[in-house]
Amino acid sequence: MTEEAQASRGIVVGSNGAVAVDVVILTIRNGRLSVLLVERGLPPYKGRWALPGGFVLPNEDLDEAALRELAEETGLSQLPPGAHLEQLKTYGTPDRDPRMRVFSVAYVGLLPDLPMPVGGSDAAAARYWTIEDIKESDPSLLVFDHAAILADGVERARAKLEYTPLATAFCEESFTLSELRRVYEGTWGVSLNAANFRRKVLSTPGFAIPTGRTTVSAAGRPPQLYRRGDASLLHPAMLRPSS
Amino acid sequence: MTEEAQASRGIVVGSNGAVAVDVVILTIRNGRLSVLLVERGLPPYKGRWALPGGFVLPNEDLDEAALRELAEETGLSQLPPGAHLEQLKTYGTPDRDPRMRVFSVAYVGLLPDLPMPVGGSDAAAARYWTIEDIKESDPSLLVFDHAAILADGVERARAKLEYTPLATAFCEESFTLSELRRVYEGTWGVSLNAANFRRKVLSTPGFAIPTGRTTVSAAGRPPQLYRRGDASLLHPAMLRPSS
DNA sequence: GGAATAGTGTCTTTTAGACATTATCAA
DNA sequence: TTGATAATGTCTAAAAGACACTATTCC
Repeated sequence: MTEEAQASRGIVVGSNGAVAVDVVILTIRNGRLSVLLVERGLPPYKGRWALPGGFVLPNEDLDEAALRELAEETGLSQLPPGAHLEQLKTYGTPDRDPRMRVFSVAYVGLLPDLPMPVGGSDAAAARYWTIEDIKESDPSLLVFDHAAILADGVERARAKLEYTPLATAFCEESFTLSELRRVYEGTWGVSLNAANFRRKVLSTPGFAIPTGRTTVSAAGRPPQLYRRGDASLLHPAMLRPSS
Repeated sequence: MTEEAQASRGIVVGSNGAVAVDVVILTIRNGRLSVLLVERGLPPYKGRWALPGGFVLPNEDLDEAALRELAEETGLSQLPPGAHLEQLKTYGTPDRDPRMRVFSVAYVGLLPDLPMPVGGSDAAAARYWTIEDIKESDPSLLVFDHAAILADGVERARAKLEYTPLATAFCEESFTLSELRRVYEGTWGVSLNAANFRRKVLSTPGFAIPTGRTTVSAAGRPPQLYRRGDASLLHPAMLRPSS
C-alpha cells in the first residue's frame, strides 16, 4: 500500500517515532582504526559509551544533521578537505531505545587524525577508541545497538577502501604513499607489499598525484608527497588479501 | 550531542516526522531491467506513479515493513527462494513530501520475473516499467523524490552484481548460464562474451552449482541447469565492462 | 659505513579478453 | 542438412604477487 493510500485512508497519519542521526567517526591513530565515542556523564546509562548523535531538527536535512553532530563532537566547524561523510544504514527495531521509539539514521565519517579540540559542546567526555579495544571490552560498553552500528560502519569503510580511493580521506591534504599504505593496513588489519602497493596506486589515474615536494623524515630516504586526485572509483579494485 | 543528552535536556523529545518505507522492486523482464510501480488512482497526484511503500507500523521492524509492502504489491505471501531484499538509503529532505515531514527508508528487492498476481491489496494499478522507459518519459511521472530513489536502487543493483552472486536472485530456483548472463546484460546494458562469462562463473566456488539436469529449449543444444551456491562474495569481482 | 625508509626492476602466476572450434538439439 | 544455441579450447594481454635490488637520508 502506498503512503498516500494509507494517508488518505487515515490508517497511520502523523508520526510513528522520532528520527535521530548517529555518526561513526573513523580515523587511523597510531596505525590502528579508531572511532570517536562519547561517554555518558549522567544517568541513565552513566559510564557507558555511545556514538555521537542526536535528533534531526525540524527543517534540517539528514546530511546536515550528521554534519552538525560531527562538528559538535570534533569541534570542527567544517569537514577538513578530503574528509568523507556518507549515510550508512537506518536502524529502527521497535525497542532499540527503551525510552521511546527512535529511528536512527547512521552515518560513517572518514577523517584524518586531527588533534582533539579542547572540549566539544557537551560536558560529556569524548575520545577515540581503537576498534580492537572495543571488541575486547565488555559487550555492554556501548549503549543500545551502537555496537552493531559500529560494526556495520567499520565493514563499510573496509569495503569502500577496496573499490574507491577513499583511503585518502584518512590522510591530510598531502601525504606519502607509506602513510596511504598504513591506512589500508590499519583498516584491514593486514600488511601489504610496499612495492606492489605503490605500483597499484600510481597506475590508477586520479588516485594520488605527485606534488613534487618531499618531507623530512626521522630516518631513511625522504618520501615524496602526493595529493588526492579526482578519481571516484578504482578499476580494477584494490584487492583485500583473502587469507 | 547524544540523543540521551538531548532527551534529558528536553531539546527535542517526541517525534519530528513520520517514517515510511518505499521498495524498489527490480526484475528482468524480456531481457530488460524493470521496476514495479503503482499508479495513484485518486487525487492528489492522480495518474502519477510511485514506488510501493507505506508507513512503518507501531512495533514493526523496518525489514518487516519492507517485506509487507513487497508482499502487498506483488501478492507474494513470502519471498521466493533466493530473492533478495536489502535496505538502500533513507531520504529525509524536509519538504520531500509537501503534506508533512516524512522520512522514507528505501529498500531494494531483486526478484525473478514472476507472473503478476490478479490485483494486489490496493485498488490502484500496479505494473512493471522498464528503467529505459521511465528515463525517457516525463520527469514528473514519479511522485516526490521517487525518481532519485529509483536511480539509487538501480545503481545499487548494478554495483552489487559486480562483487556478489546476487544476479541469481533474479533467476528462478534453477537456471541456465545463459539466463544468468542475460541478467548481467540486462542490468548493465552491455553484452558479455558467453564463453568468458561461463568460465568466470564456474571458476567461482559457490556461485552456480550444476544440478545435472538439462532443459528442453526451442532450438539448439539443451542447456545445463544450475542452482545457487552458498557464496556471498565474488573474489575477484565480475568486472563491468568499462566502455 | 650501518641502519632505516623510499623507490625501481623483473620474473612468475592469475585472471580476463578475443575468438575459433566442437557438441547437441529441432525442423 | 541447416540453423540455432551450448560448451570447450587456446592464444594473448593485463594485472597481481613475490622479491631482489638500488637510492637517499641520518647517525
